Amino acid sequence: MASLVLDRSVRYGCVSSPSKQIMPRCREFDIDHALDQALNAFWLKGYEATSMTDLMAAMGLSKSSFYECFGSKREALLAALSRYSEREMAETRRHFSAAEPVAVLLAEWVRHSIDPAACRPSQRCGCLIVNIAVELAPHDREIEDAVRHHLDMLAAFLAETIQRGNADGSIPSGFEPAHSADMLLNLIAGIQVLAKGGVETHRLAAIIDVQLECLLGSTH
Amino acid sequence: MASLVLDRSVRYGCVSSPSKQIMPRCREFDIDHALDQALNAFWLKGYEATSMTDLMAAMGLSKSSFYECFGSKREALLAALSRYSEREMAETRRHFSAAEPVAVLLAEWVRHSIDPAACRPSQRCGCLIVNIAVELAPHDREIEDAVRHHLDMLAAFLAETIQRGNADGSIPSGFEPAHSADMLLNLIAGIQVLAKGGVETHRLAAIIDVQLECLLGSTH
DNA sequence: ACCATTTTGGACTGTTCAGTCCGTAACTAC
DNA sequence: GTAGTTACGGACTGAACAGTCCAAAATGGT
Repeated sequence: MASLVLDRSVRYGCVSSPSKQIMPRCREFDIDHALDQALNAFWLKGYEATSMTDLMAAMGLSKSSFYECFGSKREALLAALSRYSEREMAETRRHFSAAEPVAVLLAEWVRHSIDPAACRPSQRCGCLIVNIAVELAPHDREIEDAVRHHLDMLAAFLAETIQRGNADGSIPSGFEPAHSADMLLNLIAGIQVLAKGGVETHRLAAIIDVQLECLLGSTH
Repeated sequence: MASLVLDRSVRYGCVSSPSKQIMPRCREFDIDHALDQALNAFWLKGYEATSMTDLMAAMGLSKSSFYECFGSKREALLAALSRYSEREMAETRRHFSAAEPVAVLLAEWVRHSIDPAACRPSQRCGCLIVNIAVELAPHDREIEDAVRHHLDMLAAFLAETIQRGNADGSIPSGFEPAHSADMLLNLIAGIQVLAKGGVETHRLAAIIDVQLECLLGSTH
């Protein structure tokens, strides 16, 4: 009975095998789904505070499956960071592909970061990249690289987006797009910290409003 | 010989005793100094990653002395946060008591946060309050309260300071002082995160320049 | 059916964790 | 000196930690 249930989630089969390799027994879990659960666990409690027990429970794996598939707690975090970054970038690109003025999309995007309804996996957990950057980036080179890679991708995309906004006339071209992009990055990062520190949402909203007014001109 | 050395640092004596209480054997360490060392340890590595072994080594105390004096690791952190907050507020008040235009002092104060020479206890460790806010505030009410208390004190002082700047003519009064104060808080918090994430100093400096231009008018 | 191979559950490892406890040292009052 | 009290060093605790290992189960190829 248990095997019937588990069999439904079999995936990946021989995907990562070197050509002719077969897969005598199929993996009983979905790697991406397990990684999402690991990601949520790290997101909720941070790296150090998430024990292997927490992680295995969240992912629904036994120790042997976890170590076979992910190698170590730290490597699982690196994989989770990578997946998070891809998810966030895809979602961001999707958002900005709508056919509205870029300034409007930008304001929506920034305000989304303090929308309590949009908080996943739970309230008050902020942004995984920010959390991990603060906890681990100064002490682990590979993690710092992962964080910086995400920040660079996001900054580059935002700069590009702001240029589009300059072109469509919705964003005044008073600042270098790269500077404005960094400002937005900084705005979001700061907001995550202040939110964790218990600063009230209306104050965070006011910070966003003033900042957007500085960067985009009139109110949006 | 050992006692001679230790005796030099004897302090606090009967300070916290209830009136007629005597202190048969004096404490051999300075509580404030020990707390500063604990503060540095938490600042460098975060809460979870700092073991009692690290803490005792940093503070130069044995286990019994530590627990007798501070109660627990968590209480030591709360005491360290309180001390950090007092130190920072005192230093900030001192800085802004100089007889220069407030806008100039403000620009200096903000830029100080990315001055590598001013990094204590070490490079890349940012701000203790920010670090702890991200790591623990969402999971510990008392720590959240300590973080919020510091942020509120700082925001109130900055708002007051900006009003002084409006009065002395160095800061245009385009924004609510409270809003500008929150913007500055957010600026500093964001910078700490981006710095941890490996964003280059010249980009952080540019973020600060643009933000100050928005809030203070011309370049400072 | 049987073999070769992979995944799985969970027992097991040695280490490190925060925190307790107690015998001894240090000190004041008398 | 002696009594009474506090501080200290370090041995000790039980729990939790990340990670290893292996027998049993599952599967495809033959």
